[in-house]
Amino acid sequence: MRAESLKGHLDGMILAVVGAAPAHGYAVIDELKRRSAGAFDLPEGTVYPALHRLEADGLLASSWATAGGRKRRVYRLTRRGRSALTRRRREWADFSHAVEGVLA
Amino acid sequence: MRAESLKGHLDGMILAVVGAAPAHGYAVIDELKRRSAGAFDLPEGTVYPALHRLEADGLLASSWATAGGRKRRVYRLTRRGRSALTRRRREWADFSHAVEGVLA
DNA sequence: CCTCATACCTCGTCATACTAGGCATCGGGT
DNA sequence: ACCCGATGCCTAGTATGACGAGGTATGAGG
Repeated sequence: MRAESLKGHLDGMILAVVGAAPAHGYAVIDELKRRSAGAFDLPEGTVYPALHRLEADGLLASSWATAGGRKRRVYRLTRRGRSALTRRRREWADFSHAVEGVLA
Repeated sequence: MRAESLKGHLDGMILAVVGAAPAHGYAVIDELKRRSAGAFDLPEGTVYPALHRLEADGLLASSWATAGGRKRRVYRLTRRGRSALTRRRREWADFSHAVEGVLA
């Protein structure tokens, strides 16, 4: 998978994953990989900064939890994140439709 | 249209446009706009560097032509460009399928 | 003439994915 | 007892690519 292809689309996908169920960073990475059938096997250096960015933008909120002696930062969607997700899905639909119109 | 969304996808679209018929820069911009129903109305500062990049990579070749007293650089696909286009279309199909799997 | 559309170009900026490192805990294998 | 892999978090720096802003030149129309 070309690295640049992802640009601008990762945030929406993270919102979709966290929107389905609150999750911590590692779980987000796993879920992105699972939902994409292995296509998106992203390094932590990609996902963690994106999570921080989304939280800074007020689209995600986080809290610490402990599971099996390990600390996890669990993210959930904020109300603004929910509407951002809706907008992102629509933008993806428009974008992919436009690309297909050109590539066809 | 979010600027970053385009990243990594523009090259394939330019190859598709030029692959349909040789074209000069302005015509590529017009055709991208037309095929995308106005979604991709790209500035010259985006398209010209992309054309140069593709030519430097050997995927496009150019020659000067004159039409109505104006000089145009007309691009055509090279053989390598043709196979790159095929590859890019497949990559787009894989990518969009993966994104839809995540967003759904 | 003067402006607009056509037609080309380049330089600097910005956003963002990734590389490469760092830290800590836990379980399993030797 | 010890090491290592997986889990789990983090950050600083790099590379890439789309874009904004600026430049040049020609031809047509008012």
